[in-house]
Amino acid sequence: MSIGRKSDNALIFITHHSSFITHPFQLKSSNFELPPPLSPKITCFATRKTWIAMQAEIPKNYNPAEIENKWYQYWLENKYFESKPNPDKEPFTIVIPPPNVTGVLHMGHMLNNTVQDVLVRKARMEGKEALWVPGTDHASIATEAKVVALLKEQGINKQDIGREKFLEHAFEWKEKYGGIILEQLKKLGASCDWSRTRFTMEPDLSKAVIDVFVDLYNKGLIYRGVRMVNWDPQGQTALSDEEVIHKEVRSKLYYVKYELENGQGFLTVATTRPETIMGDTALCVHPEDERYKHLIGQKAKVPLVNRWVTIIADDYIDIEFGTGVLKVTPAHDINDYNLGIKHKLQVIDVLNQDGTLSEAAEIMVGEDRFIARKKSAKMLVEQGLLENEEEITNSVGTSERTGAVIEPRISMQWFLKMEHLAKPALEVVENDIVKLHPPKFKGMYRAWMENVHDWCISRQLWWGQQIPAFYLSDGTIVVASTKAEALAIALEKHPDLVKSEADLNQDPDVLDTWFSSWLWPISVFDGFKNPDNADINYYYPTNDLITAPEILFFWVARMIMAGLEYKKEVPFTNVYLTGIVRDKQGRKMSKSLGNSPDPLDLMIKYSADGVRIGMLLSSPAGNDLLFDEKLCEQGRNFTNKVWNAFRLVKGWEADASVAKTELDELALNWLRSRINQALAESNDLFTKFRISESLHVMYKLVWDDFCSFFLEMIKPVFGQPISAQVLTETLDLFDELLRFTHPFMPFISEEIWHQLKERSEGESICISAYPSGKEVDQVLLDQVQVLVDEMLIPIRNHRNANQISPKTTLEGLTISAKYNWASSYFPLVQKLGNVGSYSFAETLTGQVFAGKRLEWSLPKEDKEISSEERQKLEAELEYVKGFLVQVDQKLSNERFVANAKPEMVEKERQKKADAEAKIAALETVLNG
RNA sequence: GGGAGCAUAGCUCAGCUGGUUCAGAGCAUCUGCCUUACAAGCAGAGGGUCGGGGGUUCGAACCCCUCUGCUCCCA
Repeated sequence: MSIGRKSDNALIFITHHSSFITHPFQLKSSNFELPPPLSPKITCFATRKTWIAMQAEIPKNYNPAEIENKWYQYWLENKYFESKPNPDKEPFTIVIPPPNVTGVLHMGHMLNNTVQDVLVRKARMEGKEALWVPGTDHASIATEAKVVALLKEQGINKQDIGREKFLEHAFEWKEKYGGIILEQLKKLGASCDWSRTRFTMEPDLSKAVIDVFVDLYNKGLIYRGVRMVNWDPQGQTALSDEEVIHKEVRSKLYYVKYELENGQGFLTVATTRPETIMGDTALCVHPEDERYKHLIGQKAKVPLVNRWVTIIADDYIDIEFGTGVLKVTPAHDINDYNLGIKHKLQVIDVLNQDGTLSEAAEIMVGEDRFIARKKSAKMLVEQGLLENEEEITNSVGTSERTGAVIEPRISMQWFLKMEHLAKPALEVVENDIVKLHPPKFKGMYRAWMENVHDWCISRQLWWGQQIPAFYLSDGTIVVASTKAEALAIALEKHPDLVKSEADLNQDPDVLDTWFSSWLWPISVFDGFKNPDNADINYYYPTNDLITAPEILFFWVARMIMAGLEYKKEVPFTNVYLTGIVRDKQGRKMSKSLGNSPDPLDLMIKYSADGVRIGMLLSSPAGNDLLFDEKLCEQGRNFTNKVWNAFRLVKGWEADASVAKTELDELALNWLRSRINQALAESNDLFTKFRISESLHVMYKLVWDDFCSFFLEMIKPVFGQPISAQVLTETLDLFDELLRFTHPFMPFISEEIWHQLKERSEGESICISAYPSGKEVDQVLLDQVQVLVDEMLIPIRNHRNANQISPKTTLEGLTISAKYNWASSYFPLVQKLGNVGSYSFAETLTGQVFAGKRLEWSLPKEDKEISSEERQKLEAELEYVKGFLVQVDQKLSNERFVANAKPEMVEKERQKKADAEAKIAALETVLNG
């Protein structure tokens, strides 16, 4: 533009060549680094940029690392996140879904905790007494595995040191390494009240678990029963389903002959596990299987042990598999076990804990199960009972840790009856007392709650709350919170069996970790120990729970049960279910696949704000998020955009003598209305937990409306000052925008908020008021939109199509006189479209631009309309003509006119008029 | 085997009570731009028979039936 500027550039360029190091600009700049001079062109470029940056004294690119640490410290020091019951304020409470104490931050946590932080920060700014309670759960299985592995490295065996010593090690481990994840959450900006951090194994919470067990036992809801578990014979422990890896292996299918009674011959059974034959207690066929129908109810002889068993019928049997006859071994197969219950079969457990054959097997006692398999096959051959052997591939479960083949094993476990607890927990969801977001999960919840199984609450581990059940010498069970209490009860009820605590044997098992977590919303407020304390009375029930749909049953449903049972009140009113974070190919992120990025690296690369926005941008409620690092990049770019808007505004020199223009006034009024409109939309979306969409509203408001449109409207000509009044009003609106963005991007909003205006000590955006939407001038918004759509964009297109530089001012624009309302908005077109003079006229000449709501023209160029442009216009004409035909058809359809709502018919008439006008206008343009 | 969902632009998804704010957003792509806040940017553009078929209706992405293909939960 100005010659002076160009010569500045040239000067720098030359200076660079001669003496880069001593360049005066570089000396002045202490914190801005110049890139090395790679080539004259790059050097020149970088230097010019540098010069601009220095002018503003704010770095061109937002530099988050230092800023984020600084503000997090500031927030902690000022205790903004700490909460106390305050009767003057409405409470807003979230309890964190306690992450596994051994865990490190993964993408799922990032999403989940970002959502929680957005909600809690917004509530805090809205003047509520906001509390987000953090903590971890003790994760029995995962933690015990870690500690066992660590001890093993030191040559220590868990069994050798005993329970007490082991727990000492475990607690030591937890103190040292546990809860890293909570530190990581701070990087994300999580506004938890850290002074309230809880842990499910701490004494108070453990006591709650034990007391609840005793209480439920006394209510008759807890019982002992058998259950099939995944047994690792090498590790000698039960494993959860998650710890079993299924592998395809080649094995043999043995066809074994069972002799029928009364000399009717043999019944052949196909099995992969002949070593369990000794545990057979029935044979089973399909009731509709013509081959065997006549044998149902008869007896067959189990080979090797020569025991007679009954042939039963069940439609569970797959007629196609093997021979269609199943040997039923209830002790060693989960399906057989269920059959056994259904048909009341005997259970013969032929295996020991270490995988060798037990006394019950009668033969090969003490042999390993795999050797026994070969031996039994051999014995069957010898006795002429092996008809055939076949190679097959089948799926075998193996231990994640030892690699040993898992043995399904029945064992004694503790169960909690669900029926009584599940019924009210279903009702509150059905009646929307607890609302699930999105509501599609209601169906899933119902299905589960109506078919709920009793909850197996015992685990064969040491790390956890040991089950408070004490066995007397004759097997009698006494359940009490402590050994002393148990002794007292035992002395009273069974004085013959008990003298001292030494006569009480506590059950070695611990309780399932969920049995701690289901009490979480109550126990974090000491609601069991001290049921009427100020915290629980104030904060319970909590407001929102944010978690993953995969634990809707494991955790959410059970918390509702516990809440209703122990507080007679639901634990929360809203449950927001986030999606599962997957990789681009839709695979679940997992350690073994190595497809998960490290969230901390991401935050270093894109800033915490950037990652937060990235996570939320594409995570509609309940839909899985196919994570792509590009999302974080987009988030970072957004923060950078805001940063640069700030740089621009900050760089303006205010002058009180400069008057506010008509355009300034228009721009300010327009932006106010837009902000209020966006706030209303956003708030509405928040109530529906459409957080991602709410972010989109904010994103577009800031980027498109504030940066691309508003700032361009009020931007002073380079080098000239801005009206002081306009700047003040702009800063106020910027402030409001920052408060709007704060829940989504807490760090950068805080930083800019402080730089925007003088703030006093102890002030923070995170406790400032959330903007409250005021009235919206809809007419203003609509009319500006018309000008943009039908004038500004066509002007820019016209420039593109005709290679007219944005710097060339367009003159002689004429607007159809019937649209004279447009004059009050015209200054914005003049500025953003670089248009000079304009006038109104009854008839338009020259190049006519006909929109639906506006018609105007430019003086006709000498040249003809380009063929490309003509083609476009012709296509448009065709389209509108086709459209008109459709509208006409509709209007000539008597049934439409008769049945449709009158306003619908009126709309169609309007469409017809619009289309006709547009056709006329287009024809004018095309024909001359 | 039983249940719960999903299918809309190349990708990820909106689309609420059936009707021009109904075919939309972001990303990606293409075109033109180093324009004195931002190339992490600016100004534009193209792109979809709403999974297939049938029905209800004056009118269907939307309601009903059916088929196909995916996902999850329980077994």
